[in-house]
Amino acid sequence: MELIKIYACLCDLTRLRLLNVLVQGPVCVCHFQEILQEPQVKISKHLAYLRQRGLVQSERQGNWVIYALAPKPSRELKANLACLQDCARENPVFKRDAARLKKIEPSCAWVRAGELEKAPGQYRCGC
Amino acid sequence: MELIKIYACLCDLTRLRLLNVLVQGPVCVCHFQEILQEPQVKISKHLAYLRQRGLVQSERQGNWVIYALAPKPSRELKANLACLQDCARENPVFKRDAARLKKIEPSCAWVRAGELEKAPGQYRCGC
DNA sequence: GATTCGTATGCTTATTAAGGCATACGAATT
DNA sequence: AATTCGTATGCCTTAATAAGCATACGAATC
Repeated sequence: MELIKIYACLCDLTRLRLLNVLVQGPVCVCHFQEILQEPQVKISKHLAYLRQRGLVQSERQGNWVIYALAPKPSRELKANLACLQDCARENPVFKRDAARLKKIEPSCAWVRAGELEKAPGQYRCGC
Repeated sequence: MELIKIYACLCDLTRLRLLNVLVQGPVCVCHFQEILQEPQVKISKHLAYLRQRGLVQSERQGNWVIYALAPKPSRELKANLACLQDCARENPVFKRDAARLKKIEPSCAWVRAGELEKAPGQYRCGC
């Protein structure tokens, strides 16, 4: 059932943090490393978990892979993501992530806009 | 974290059904058997799972054990139970459970009111 | 006191998942 | 062509979980 799948995705802290960031917009893997302060393998695997279950999709831009929430989310998913945002609002962990996201927001916006493709080699990740 | 615990409780269909019934009011184990049409062990174990994590509490009345949602739920739990109810509304499985609950509602109300203690032996479960 | 009733728990098996290490991969750079 | 960069995946170990069977439990009945 759709609901079970959703809750299974939500019952891990790393995935919760990933989703809570993605709600703000697409983000590439290396930025996730900076935001969550977690090793690449961990992040990559949890993103794969979410992708396999259709909550998330990925798109390659050169060396970077950009993840975004899947378009056309089900009613259940929409409701639960909204609920998560509401719950996460006052939580220290999520607030810290949000702060780090804000700090690197310029690069993220740049990546999202596809500037990476237009200006290859001009941007170093630094993770 | 509170949220993770909640989602862990929600990512199993049996527990989802139990909770979705409990939102309507306290119910005893044997009635759960009738409503969910699942074996006693399964139900009992999942209720124990929920109890150990504080989502649910139990009270004995003679041979019967009556389960209820824990009082004073956290903000997160309240939000998620509301979300679940919303999502479950149109789902066949939950609708079927709700129908069965309604059918045996009189006995449930009777048990809840503590009539069992006042009139021991007057009621047979029949599961 | 023995039995019945409704419920809980110990045991086993199978499945799933998390984390980390090493390594493979595709794309870009040199 | 070789290297570097960012990312993905295979393998391993460990832990958590679900399900069912058998059985234990407390309370009530006979």
